[in-house]
Amino acid sequence: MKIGELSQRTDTPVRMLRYYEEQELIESERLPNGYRDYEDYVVDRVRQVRGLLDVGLPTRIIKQILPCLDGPRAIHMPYVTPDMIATLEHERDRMAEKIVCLTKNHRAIDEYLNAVSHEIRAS
Amino acid sequence: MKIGELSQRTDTPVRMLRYYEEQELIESERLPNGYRDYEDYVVDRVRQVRGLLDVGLPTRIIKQILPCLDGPRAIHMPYVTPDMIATLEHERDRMAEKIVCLTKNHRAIDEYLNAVSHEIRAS
DNA sequence: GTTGACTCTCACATTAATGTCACACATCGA
DNA sequence: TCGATGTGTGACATTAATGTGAGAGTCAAC
Repeated sequence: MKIGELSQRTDTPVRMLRYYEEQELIESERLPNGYRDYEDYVVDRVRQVRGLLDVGLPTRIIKQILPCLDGPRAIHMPYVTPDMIATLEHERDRMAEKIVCLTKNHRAIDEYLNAVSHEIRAS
Repeated sequence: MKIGELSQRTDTPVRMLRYYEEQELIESERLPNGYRDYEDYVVDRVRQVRGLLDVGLPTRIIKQILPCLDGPRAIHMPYVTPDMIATLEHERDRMAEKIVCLTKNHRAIDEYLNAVSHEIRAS
C-alpha cells in the first residue's frame, strides 16, 4: 500500500510515517516510480510505535525493543548482547512503574468523576 | 524546606522545580530573603507530577487533573464545568488505553527476556 | 571577614516530535 | 490533455521539557 492509505489506516500524518522510517522504526519498498510501498504488517507496526511514543518512550528506545515485540514467533535470538539485555530489563521495569502510576491516577480520576456525578444526581 | 532539599528528595533538577512552579504545578512560599520555601506535601506532589510527565502527559493537562488527584478528602466540588468533566473523562480513557499498551508490551519484553535466559541456560 | 555553597532571575541552547511550506514529478479521472 | 490529488525531497518553524551559563545576593563555617 502507498503512504496515503497507511496514513489513513493508522490515523497518522504522512509526515510522521516518513519520520518513523528515517528513525528506522518502519520500512518500505519503493515502487518503480519512487513511491513508498508498505506491506500490510506495517499497519500494526505503526500503531504499536504510536502507542509506545504516546506512553513516553523515545524513538531511540522503541527502535531497540521493537524486534523483541514481534510476537512469540521463531526468533532466533542471535547476538543478544548483555547491553541489550540490560536495556530491555530496564525498560521493562520502567514500564511496570508506569503501569502503577497510570493505574493509580486512572482510579483517582474515575473516583472523582463518580463523586461529581453523584453530586449532580443529588442536587 | 528550601529548593535544594526538595531537589534531593525528589531527585529532580532545581531547574525543573522552578519550571513546574512557573507552570503552576507546585507552589511555594518565600522566605524573608526571597528563597523559595516548600511545605512537606510538595515532595509527593513533585513525584506525582514527574510520574505523569513520564507517562506522556503535558503540564497543561497535569495542571488540570491535579486538583482531582489530591486524594479523597473533603473536596467541595465547586464549579465543575462540563468542559472539565469532558477533559477528565477523556484523560481517564486515554490512561486506560495506555495501561493496555504498556501491559501488553511489558509482557512481551518479559517473555522475550525469559526466552533468552532459557536459551542461555540451555547452552 | 572571606570563601564556598546555595539561591535568585534571566537568557539562550538543545532535543524530540511534529507542523508547514515549496517545488517537482506522478497518477488518475473528466 | 488538463487539473486535482498524491507523492517525493528538503528546509524551516514550533512546542515542550530540559540543560547551561551569567551575574548578583545570602548564608554558614572557618
